[in-house]
Amino acid sequence: MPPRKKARTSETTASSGGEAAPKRRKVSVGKDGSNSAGSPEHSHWLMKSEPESRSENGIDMKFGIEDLKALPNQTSCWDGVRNYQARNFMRQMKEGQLAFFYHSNCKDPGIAGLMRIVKEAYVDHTQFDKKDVHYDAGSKPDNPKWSMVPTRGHTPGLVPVDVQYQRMLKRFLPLSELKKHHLQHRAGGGPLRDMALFTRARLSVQPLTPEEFDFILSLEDQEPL
DNA sequence: GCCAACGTTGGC
DNA sequence: GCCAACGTTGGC
Repeated sequence: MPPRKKARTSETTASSGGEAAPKRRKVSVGKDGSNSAGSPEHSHWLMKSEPESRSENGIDMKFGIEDLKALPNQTSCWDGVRNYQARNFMRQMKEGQLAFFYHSNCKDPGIAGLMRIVKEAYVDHTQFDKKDVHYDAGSKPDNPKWSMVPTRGHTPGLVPVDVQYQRMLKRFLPLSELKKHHLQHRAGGGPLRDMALFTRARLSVQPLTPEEFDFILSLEDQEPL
């Protein structure tokens, strides 16, 4: 079983978040700017994980970029996300898109490297379809039984994305440095003005604009601020 | 280990 | 649907 990212406690994620409600959804714009009709397409991502050992309910939370790199295929399922916004972002991810691997809750927080989305999140719908061979009367959309990973940490019915290690950044980009740029850009304009890492501090899966992504990548060739 | 920020829960 | 209490995140 692949390691968990941000998995927390034995609480099962309830389906109260709205996805399970199939009809009557208002196409409302969330705080994150995304909506159920899928308006703004995000193309780049930042995903947080903890590189240092920490036991939570007997589970070691450690999963840094080196751990991803060491796996077969350098690929892992990014499970354990149980925040609805984060989960919704994961559902928007498209194969081939790039994400920063961010080290959080550790001595040295910051962006360590790059990974790529190699499998998109999906829900297996066949089990709900009476005409399908996989139909299971006991499986309900808000609690699917098959091909799902209804373990702690993510909504039953969602198979989370798979990510593959791409490369380390040429140098580690510490949060402190990113924050300096963010503050500068707040004051004088610049691509990191509204970066979610600072404006939505607790979001563990977040989108980046291409401008944010490119700017951050350009930092690896520069002296630290 | 502290604690601020903020998301979630549940009573009303 | 409001909002206070509670729990979690995550930098420091």
